[in-house]
Amino acid sequence: MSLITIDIKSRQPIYEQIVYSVKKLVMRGIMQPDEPLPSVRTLAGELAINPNTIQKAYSELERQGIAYSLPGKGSFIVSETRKIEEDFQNEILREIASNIKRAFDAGINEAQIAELIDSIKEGRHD
Amino acid sequence: MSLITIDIKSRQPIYEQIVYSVKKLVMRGIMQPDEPLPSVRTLAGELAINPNTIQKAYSELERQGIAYSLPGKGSFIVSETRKIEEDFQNEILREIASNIKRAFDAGINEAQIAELIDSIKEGRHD
Amino acid sequence: MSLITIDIKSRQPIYEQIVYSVKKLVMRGIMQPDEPLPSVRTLAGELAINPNTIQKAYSELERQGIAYSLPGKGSFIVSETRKIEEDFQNEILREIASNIKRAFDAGINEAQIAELIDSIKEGRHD
Amino acid sequence: MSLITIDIKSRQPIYEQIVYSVKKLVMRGIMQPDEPLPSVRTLAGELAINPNTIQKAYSELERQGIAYSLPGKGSFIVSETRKIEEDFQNEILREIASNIKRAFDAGINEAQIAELIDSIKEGRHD
DNA sequence: GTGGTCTAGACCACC
DNA sequence: GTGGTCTAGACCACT
Repeated sequence: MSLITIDIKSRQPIYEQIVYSVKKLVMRGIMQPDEPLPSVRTLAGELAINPNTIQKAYSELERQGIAYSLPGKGSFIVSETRKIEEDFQNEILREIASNIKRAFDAGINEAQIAELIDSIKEGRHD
Repeated sequence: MSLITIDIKSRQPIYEQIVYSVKKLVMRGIMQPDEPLPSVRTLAGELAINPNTIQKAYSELERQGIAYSLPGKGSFIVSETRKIEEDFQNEILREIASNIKRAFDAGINEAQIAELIDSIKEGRHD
Repeated sequence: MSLITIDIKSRQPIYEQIVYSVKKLVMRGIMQPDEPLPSVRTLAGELAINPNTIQKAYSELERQGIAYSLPGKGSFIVSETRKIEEDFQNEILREIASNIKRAFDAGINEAQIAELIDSIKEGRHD
Repeated sequence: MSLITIDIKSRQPIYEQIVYSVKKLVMRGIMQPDEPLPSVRTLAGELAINPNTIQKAYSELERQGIAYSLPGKGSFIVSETRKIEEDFQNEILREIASNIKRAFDAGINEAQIAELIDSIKEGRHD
C-alpha cells in the first residue's frame, strides 16, 4: 500500500495531487533518495485511477527534478533531495506572500494576521 | 473609463477576475451601495472582451449577493455591503490559515513568515 | 396620490405589476366603473418610472377589456366590471391548479395542503 | 435516451426546465446519489439544443447543491439528496401559500379551492 | 438603451 | 471521451 494519497472529489487535478503528495513525502524524509516510486500500474490500481494520470504525474516530477526514470526499471526519487526541500518551501512562501498582499489590499491589518498565526501554532485551527 | 481591471494573460478565468475586481472595489468603498455597475456592453467594449463573459461575471456577483440586476435598467451593487466586506476578509484569512499550516508542515518557522510579512509591508514584493 | 403601487426591485415587469394592481383595486370595488385612471404623466411622476411603462400597462388593461381610453381625455375603468372579477379569480385558480399538480408530482399529499390552507385561514402566514 | 425532458415551446428558459426536470427525477428517486448525469454533449444531442445551454443548467444544479462535476469525468448527483427533497417540497408549498393568500384576497372561498384540489386528484386537469 | 437567453463553433486541461 | 471558458452574433422583453 502506497503512502501517496489523493482526494478524488477535489477540483485540484489528480496528477497535481500526486506530485504534491510525493513532494511532501520526500520533504519529510519518508521517501529517501534513489528509492523507487510505486510502478505506474500498481499505483493506478491502488488509487483506482487511470494509469495515464499517474504517468503524467511522474513526468511532471521528472520535469521538476524530483524523480528520474530508468526505462524498463521504473521511476525513482533523485539522489539529491536537499534542493527539493528548498523549492517546496519557497513555493509555499510565494503563495503566502501573494495571500498576504491580497489581505493588505482587503484592509486586513498585520495584527489580525499575527493573531491568526498564533492560533495556528496553538493548534486551534486543526 | 471603468475601475474594473483584468489581466488578459492570466490563467485565471476572465469572469472570475471581474468578480474579484468588483469585490475589491466594493470592499474599499470605491463602489457604493446601489451604485450602478457599467453596462454589460459598455464594459465589454472597455475591456475588449465578449459581452457574454461580462454577463457571466455579473450573474456570479448576483449569485454571491454582491450585485442585483433590473432587466432593462442595469446592474447595481446591493444596498447592504457590510457583510460582503466581512465575508471577503474571512475568505482571505481562511486561505492564509491553510497555507500557513502547510508552511509549518514543511518545516518553515514563524520567523521566516514574519520576515516575509515585513518585506511585503515595505513593498519589496510589488 | 394614487392607490396603484409597485415594487421597483421585483423581477416582475413593472407594467405587469401595474396591471395587477389595477385589477385588484377594481375587484375590491376601490376603483369603480367609468372611473378615470391617473393620467400617464401623473402616475409616472408618482411612481418615479418611465411614462412609456405606464402607457404599456394601460394598453394591456385595454387589451384585457379592463379599461378603455378616450384620446385626449384619458383612460377609464370599463362600465361593466363583473367579468373582470371572474377572470381574475379564474386566473388565480389556474395558477393554484398548476402549483398543486406540481405538489402532487413532488410527493406532497393532500393532507399537507389542507393543513397549509388552514394555517393561512388563521393568519399564521401573515 | 435520457429521462430529462423539456418543452421547447415553453416561454420558461430551457436551462431552467432542465434544472427542474433533474430536481424532479432526484426527488422521485429515479436519479440516485452519485449517479452520473448524461454528458453535456450527449444530452445536447438528445434534446437537440446547444451544449452551452446544458452547461448552464448543470452549473445551476451545482450551484444549488444538487449536482457536482469532475472535469474530465462527468457530472453527478450529489451523495446526499435528502435535503434536496425537503427544499423542493418547501419551495412548492411556499408558492401555494402565496397563491392561496391571493385567492382569499380575491374573494375565492375555501370550498372552491377544495373542489379544485379534488378535480386535480381525479386527473380532470391533466 | 438595458439585461437574459440561446446558438454555433472554438480551444483548453484533464482523464 | 469529459467539463470549463470564451468568442461572435442573434433575438427577446423591458424601460
